[in-house]
Amino acid sequence: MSEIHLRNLDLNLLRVFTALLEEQSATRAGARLGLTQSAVSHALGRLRAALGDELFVRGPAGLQASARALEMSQPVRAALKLLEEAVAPARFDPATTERVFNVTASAYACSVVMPGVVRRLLEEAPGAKLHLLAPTSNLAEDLDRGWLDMVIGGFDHVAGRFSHTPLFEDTGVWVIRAGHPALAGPISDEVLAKLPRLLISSPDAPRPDRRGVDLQRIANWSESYALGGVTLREVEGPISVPDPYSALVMVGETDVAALMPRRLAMLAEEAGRVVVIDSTGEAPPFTVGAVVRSGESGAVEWLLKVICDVAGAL
Amino acid sequence: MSEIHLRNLDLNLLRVFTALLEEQSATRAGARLGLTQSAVSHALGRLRAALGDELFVRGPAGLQASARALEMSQPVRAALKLLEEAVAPARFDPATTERVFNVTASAYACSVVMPGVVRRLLEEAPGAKLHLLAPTSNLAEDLDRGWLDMVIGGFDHVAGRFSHTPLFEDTGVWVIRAGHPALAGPISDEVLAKLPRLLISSPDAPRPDRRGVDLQRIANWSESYALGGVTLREVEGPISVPDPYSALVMVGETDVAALMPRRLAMLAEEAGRVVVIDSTGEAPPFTVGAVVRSGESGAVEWLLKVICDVAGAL
DNA sequence: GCATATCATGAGCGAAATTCATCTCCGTAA
DNA sequence: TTACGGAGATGAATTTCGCTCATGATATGC
Repeated sequence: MSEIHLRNLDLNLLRVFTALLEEQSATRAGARLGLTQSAVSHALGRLRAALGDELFVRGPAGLQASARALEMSQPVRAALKLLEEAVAPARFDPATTERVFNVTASAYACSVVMPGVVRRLLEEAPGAKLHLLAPTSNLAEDLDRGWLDMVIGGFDHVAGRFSHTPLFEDTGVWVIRAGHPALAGPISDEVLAKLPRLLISSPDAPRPDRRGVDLQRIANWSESYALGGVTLREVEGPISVPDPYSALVMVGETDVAALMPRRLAMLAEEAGRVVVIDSTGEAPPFTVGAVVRSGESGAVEWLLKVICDVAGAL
Repeated sequence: MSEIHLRNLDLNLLRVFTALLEEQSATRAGARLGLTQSAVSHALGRLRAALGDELFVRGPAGLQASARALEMSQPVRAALKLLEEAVAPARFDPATTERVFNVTASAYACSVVMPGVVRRLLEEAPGAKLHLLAPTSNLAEDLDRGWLDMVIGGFDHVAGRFSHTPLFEDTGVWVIRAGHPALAGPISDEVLAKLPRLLISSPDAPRPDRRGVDLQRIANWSESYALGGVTLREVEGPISVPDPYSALVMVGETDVAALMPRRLAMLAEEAGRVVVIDSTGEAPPFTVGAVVRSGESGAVEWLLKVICDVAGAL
């Protein structure tokens, strides 16, 4: 029976409830709310009927809260406070926010900029939460519906209702394992061209049929890279893996050469086991940017600024 | 202008708001809420007027949330969820609760039972908060109004609307500093009786004029202790301090002997610097108990059980 | 035991929310 | 381009719901 009442409960009654908790008097609670004592009493009556509890009983010191009422008081108070703040045009304050940020970033973008972002967040917004999510198949809708606050990556096309902020540029470089036989001599494009090659496939590459898409990730930027006069697109069946970590393991364990963004390669080189090769061939740069809803302000605007700062210092 | 609207805002509109966020359609939101499309539209209109924002704009995929609406969505959702849970007869679950417990305990009770309680709490109710508060002057009212959940201490009288649970018994013992000259020989009551004495005064001792009090702490239990045939009450001007820590410092630094509860003395002895003396004189025991509102169930009942467990193992 | 203060209750009224019907806007397809 | 269909906005009528006023009930204090 109580289950039914919950949905239909007049939430405004809870405001009367908190006033009664604090004033311990229908008369004073009414005065605070701009109502008469009678109105408060009726409201209390409705609340009693809805919850099946006396909630307040007359006592020497006024209306005494029942056990059930006290049980409710903490969460009800907290909830109403939340609502008041939510409805107010709330100036965003990083120091006190408990906002949850939902951001999609590829493993690449994640590795490169996020450590710095997390460091800033822990310092300036200790209460904030950052959920990093793997790219989904329809980022535009996820942004529209508020499930995502930001998408970081390389984009070919961004619809007008989103705003795109460039973060940094990068190019592709080749990586082979430390101790690779080819390292015995100088590495020319010709030598590289003879190695078995591996590339990291974009997650949504195999779907070129989406026309008029709102948010289009850069499709296989690596394909335009040339080696010995032949672009990768034209190479038959290169090995491909879906993410950089698989790629690094593969490169570390075998003699394949992998093409990957320079900054990612540098991180891997620092960790050992692989060597970055400064290709002499053409290396068209691509831009990594952040996409948010247009007109975003407050929390997301702040996060964007933080990410820009961090990316700018790369 | 918006300030005025906040107080008078119909909270039920926020329920429509969340339905719209999730359904992106006035028709579907209405169906979920048991309303017609028109009713939802009107409600949305009222909300728009109150908040001064479009909140939702018509788009290809239905009603798209505005930046402001998305900004509000997190806290509003969280608040409504809190309310639903608060109003439900919520079975208390230690593992998930975020309940704040407000407990008053003397430094003595605090030192003796609370370490064990905190250990249990961290393990079984990691989300709970425990606020330990120094005794106030009107514990009964604080309990009545829900500002306090429990009072731990020794009580002479407890009003019927509260329930008292005995936790453990204790007696007083004498404590002197390690290296005290009196330790050279055997310690008899006669030797003790000659030492300058210090006692810990109850915080509300000097107010015997409260008649018909609802919750009466044990007043100066130490006064009934006798040494060499003379009770402490009759001794002229013994040194007194308001709390056990001051007492221990005093005992450690000077040659005074202090009377304090045995368990407290044992803790101090373990920490060094002081020695407990097993008095041969009369040592009337007193009972430490926990007082809560009668009819308490759920969270407080659970906490009481935990404290009983811990006290039982002392 | 009476006086006072305060909450509960009932009837009537008024405002506000719902409904119904209609209009408007946008996207799609012919 | 036009016609159609779906979905939200709008307006007016109606009903519902909550407020006020007046009164009754109850406990407290002198």
